Amino acid sequence: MTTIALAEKQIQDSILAALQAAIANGQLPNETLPEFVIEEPKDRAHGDFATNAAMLGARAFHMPPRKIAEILLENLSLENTYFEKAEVAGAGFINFFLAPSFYGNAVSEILEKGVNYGRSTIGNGKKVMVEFVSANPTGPMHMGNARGGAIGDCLASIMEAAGFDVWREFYVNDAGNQIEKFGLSLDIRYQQLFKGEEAVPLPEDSYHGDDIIEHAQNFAKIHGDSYLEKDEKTRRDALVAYALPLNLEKMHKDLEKYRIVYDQWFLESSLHQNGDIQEIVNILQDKGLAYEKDGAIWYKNAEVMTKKLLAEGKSQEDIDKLELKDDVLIRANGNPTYFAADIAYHRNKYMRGFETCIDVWGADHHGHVARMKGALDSIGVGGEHLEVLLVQLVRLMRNGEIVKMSKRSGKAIQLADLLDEVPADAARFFFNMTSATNSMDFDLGLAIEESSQNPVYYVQYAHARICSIFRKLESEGISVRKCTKEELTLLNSSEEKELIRFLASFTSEIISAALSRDPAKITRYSIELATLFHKFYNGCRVLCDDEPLMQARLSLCNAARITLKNALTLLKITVPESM
RNA sequence: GCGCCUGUAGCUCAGCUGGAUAGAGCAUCUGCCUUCUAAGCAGAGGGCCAGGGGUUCGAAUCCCUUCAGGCGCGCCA
Repeated sequence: MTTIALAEKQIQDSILAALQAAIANGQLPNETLPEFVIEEPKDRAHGDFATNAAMLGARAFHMPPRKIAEILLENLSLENTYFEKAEVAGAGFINFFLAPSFYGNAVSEILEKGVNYGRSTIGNGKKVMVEFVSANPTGPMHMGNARGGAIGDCLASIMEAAGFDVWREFYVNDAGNQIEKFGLSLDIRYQQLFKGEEAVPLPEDSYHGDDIIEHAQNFAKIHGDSYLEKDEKTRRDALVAYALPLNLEKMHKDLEKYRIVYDQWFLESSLHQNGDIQEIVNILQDKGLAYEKDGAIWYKNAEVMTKKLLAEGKSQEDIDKLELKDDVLIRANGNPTYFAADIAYHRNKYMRGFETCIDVWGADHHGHVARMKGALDSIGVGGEHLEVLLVQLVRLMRNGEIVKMSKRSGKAIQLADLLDEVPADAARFFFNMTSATNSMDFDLGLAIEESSQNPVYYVQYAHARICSIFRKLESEGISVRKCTKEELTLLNSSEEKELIRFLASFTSEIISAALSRDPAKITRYSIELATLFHKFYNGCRVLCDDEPLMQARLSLCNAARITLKNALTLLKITVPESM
């Protein structure tokens, strides 16, 4: 248990003990107290921790909150705790004040745990898959992929730190409709090279990006016009066989530059080949949840969802408003839909032993979530194993104007372009500053021009500053030594205490970020930690004549350095020792 | 029309399992380097927490409703 978790437990236990004592001596009626919270007051004058226990007891005990608080306080014992004082304040808060021993222990804990500080076992080794980016291999990755990538990758790291057994996966849509469209687009561009654009027009709904033209040109360099005579299918297959691996290779490289490495790139085509998709159709048909119409095989989404929503307590009237529709599994032309493949894929994940599958999707896919979960329920996998983290869209701004993001326009800013202009550190940090639920503007001009003002530098600077102190020390021949508990109690200025208090909350912050699936919490944590260190740095001189105090402060610096490094490492952001 | 997300300082965003005077960064102004990195710190100004109801001892936070913006409602993915 971390120092801070122990402190909170001490409050919890002492309040409950006080309650029992008060009931025993007749000061309070024998009623149960609702679950109360222990929180950190904004104003330090209100203590280091506060609880609203007395206020929540008002109703149960039929007494004014302040009176209850006073009775609890009377019966409260702080012996053998990290607290030296408690008092009643405001409407009935009970405020707790930390004793010096807390600060010393918190620093010692960090120094002892080192690179492992912040890690916990709350996840209990549960197998979790985070599937993210999974961009179509038919073209370059865009800004949405960049954001999803940063969020998914950091979430994975954070969950690992919280004790989950995490697997990173990229789902490659290397089969189905979009690949056919890819082949068609390449084919048209290829033919245009020899016949002219007017002779062979590119259909509206095909891929219009420059990358398609480039592929066609490079293919033509190798094969000339020899494929013009071949039949359409042979030509398209050859073009796809040429271009797809190149696209995938580029994705690998771009993502690696972005510091994302997957445990597995899962090919959609494997689900087509091994019969998994057909099995999904069979299962649904066996359960009477699939039927044939207009030559296609349909899934009874409306029926499944209606049942589910009725069970959740929705009214038939509200459900009618949703205008639920059934979905095609196998098209009239015999090709499975993305939906069918996706059901098969998620069943596959579950069968590989992943109890929790977190999918990072663009918010434009949100309409897919409910029916996906419903379908998983239908085939007995259980939709509750799937969690979808919807990442709201990124609006790319250049010179105050919105840049349309379209993979097919040929004008979209690609992940690769972004990384040419913005360092990976800044991009990863920036995308993880805003929670996924919020849409965000990425001002390209600002990110490039003022990259030195990016908050990531502020955090890195704090780390470099600490390292500088240790370098200075070394040059003066002073060696760092371990401090005694008594020496660490010298860290008693407000700057020191605030810094330690915040350092101590790192583990619980990681847990909170992991459980709420919100990596942005760690980014913000690192910024605040940097702020508190800078304040300490300005308020407390480390190198001084008071040897024990200097050593205690060095211990604190080291604890801050460790925590900053661990936080930035979780985000896969470089941790410079000098700047 | 229906669904999801969002609306907090001039701008970008925290805070949202209800708690004490609503926070930070950027921008604007004022101070602080003969001592550990000024890529820093201290201070000032700036807010009907989109509007209106409700629940509560207490609401930015929960419920209802209106308004505004984004996204989605395909034999696309």
